Amino acid sequence: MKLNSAQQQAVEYTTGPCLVLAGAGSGKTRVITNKIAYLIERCGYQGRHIAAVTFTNKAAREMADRVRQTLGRQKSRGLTISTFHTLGLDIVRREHQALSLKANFSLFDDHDQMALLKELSEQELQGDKDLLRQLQHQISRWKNDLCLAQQVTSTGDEKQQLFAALYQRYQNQLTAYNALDFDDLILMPTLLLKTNSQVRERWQKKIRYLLVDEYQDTNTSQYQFIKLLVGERAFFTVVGDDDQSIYSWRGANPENLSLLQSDYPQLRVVKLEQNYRSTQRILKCANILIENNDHLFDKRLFSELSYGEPLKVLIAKNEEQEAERVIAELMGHRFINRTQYRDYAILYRGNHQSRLLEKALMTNRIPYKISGGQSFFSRSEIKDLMAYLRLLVNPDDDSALLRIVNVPRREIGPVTLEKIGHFANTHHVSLFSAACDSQLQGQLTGRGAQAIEFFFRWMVELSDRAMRGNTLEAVRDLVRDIHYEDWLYETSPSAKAAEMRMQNISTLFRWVSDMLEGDIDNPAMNLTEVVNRLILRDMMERGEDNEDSDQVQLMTLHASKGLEFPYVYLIGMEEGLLPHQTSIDEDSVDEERRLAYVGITRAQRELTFTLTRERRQFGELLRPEPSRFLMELPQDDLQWANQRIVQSAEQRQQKGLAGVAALREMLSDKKSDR
DNA sequence: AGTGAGACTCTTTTT
DNA sequence: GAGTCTCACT
Repeated sequence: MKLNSAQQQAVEYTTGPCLVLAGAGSGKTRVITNKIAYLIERCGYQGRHIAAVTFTNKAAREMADRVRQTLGRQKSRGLTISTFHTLGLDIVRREHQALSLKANFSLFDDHDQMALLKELSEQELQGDKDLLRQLQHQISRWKNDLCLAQQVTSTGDEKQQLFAALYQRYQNQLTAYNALDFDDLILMPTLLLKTNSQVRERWQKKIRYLLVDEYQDTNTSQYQFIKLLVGERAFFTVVGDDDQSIYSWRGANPENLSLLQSDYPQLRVVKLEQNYRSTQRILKCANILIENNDHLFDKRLFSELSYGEPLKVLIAKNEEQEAERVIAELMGHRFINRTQYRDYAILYRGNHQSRLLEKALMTNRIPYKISGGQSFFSRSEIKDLMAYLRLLVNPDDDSALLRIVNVPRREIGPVTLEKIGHFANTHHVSLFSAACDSQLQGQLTGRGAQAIEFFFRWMVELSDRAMRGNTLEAVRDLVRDIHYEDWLYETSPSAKAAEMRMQNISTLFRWVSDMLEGDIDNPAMNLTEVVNRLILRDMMERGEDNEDSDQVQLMTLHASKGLEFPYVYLIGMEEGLLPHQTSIDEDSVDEERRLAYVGITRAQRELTFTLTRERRQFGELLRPEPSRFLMELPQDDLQWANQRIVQSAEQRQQKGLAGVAALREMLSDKKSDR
């Protein structure tokens, strides 16, 4: 496969800033991959001087794989291919002294962040959920705009001032815990690069060519981050598409595309308009849909592939049947077309929609993989073990301590914790150091005292071993010492469930052990690094299961960006769900339309939409309207399938005919359709 | 003091 | 349907 002339241009211009406007499926990953190869093979760059940055772990992994395919392992060694946040983490880790952080700093995920904010604002906000969320959002916005707490205190109305004060309090507390939140991973390195010329030179010397994927998703701090990394020399390539901007709620600023032109007058702009992914029909539908939006740049996407099958629309009675119907269709389609499971993707708006699909897939014994979401890391056993690991690494991590101090039960209840907390507050130390303070131990009474002493002694000893001795062994002992397996059997509804959960613990344990040891592509890490990477959900399931695994792909529309699949099911095409209700209320349907556009343009060959007549949303039964986006599509290219009576999964399972019944149903459907 | 059972509330999207 | 909260029981 040869590059077309636009792609060629984008690859070969290497001596200045380059903006590639890449429509969906126009081969932008190929451009990036080839450009990396070109830089190494033709321009004499070494791998370690090139960095390519994306937004999601999935995209980063995908890109790394492709580069390895093109260049081979040898030449691709040393390349930095990661997410913004992982790159930020690397910089923070290397430069932690300059930021006056200890090397064992913790990362707070948004859950920890929320818990901390709630605690700090108890007086003022009294746990008001809505205000708390606003506060969290506001702090994130400030950080994304590179505003420090000291700088925002004097402005705005009463609420703003309160938020600013809480921001300050929050930041102080984070510092006390030796912790960073996600936004800090961009903010800290950016400010450091800005103010510290030594550090700046070091990194500009290391990263001599920068490539940025999904550039339309950058926010203000990420834009500054890029600018500072590339410096005066400005040897970089950014690739983006304003029609695929779906992260404005996170501060993404698609105007950064235009901003680039004014900041770098010498900017070379290349448009990629030929789509190599989808049939003409799919592309036509996508184009017509997105025409309803405004654009920063004009582009005309075209395809030279065949016209292709009509897009199907399935209507189900309710969400259970929607899931069953999709799975039935998929099984039938796979049987008739002799395709593989991995050729199919099921996309949805919200993570919760995956649950019913998972159930249907399981009853039909179809292998599947859910990416993104947090299903693994949101399991309580994983959160528990992660909290223990975080505590091993950084005892001052109060959030982690609070989670597991009494899990499994060890008779350290709210009253005892209250005492420790009070002591910690007045002395401005973490809970851990408070509990270890002999002054406090004198004040403790009752059962708590002994339990506390035992627990913290044990923790200190274990942490010590983990940090200097045999880390893996310490972690293994941890799980054993707390009798976590017994605890799981006690608290799980069934032995089967407990086994499953223990299995998850083993999985996490295996990841930790793999990462501690490292392999050909990845250096060995210490426990601090491992824990932080895990919190960033970086390197989940790396390598291994890619080539030989044949699994249906399930993910949110957001997670699907940058990927492609032969056959795509886009479920829940309803008002209130695909244009999500909040975005209808806030009058920001444009972004939802882009989201639908992203979903549609994932499909290479066939695309099926589904919607339901009834949807249960917290007790109440809704009767949603079909999504306006379906109405905006050219109706001649849609094929609305009739609703039919579908046996419930339970009935089919009773008869032991799960697969067969669904297949028969599918075949009769085919006949009646023609 | 701590535990466990039941009631109650929200669910967009990601690092 | 999971996380948080309340209240009665040990």
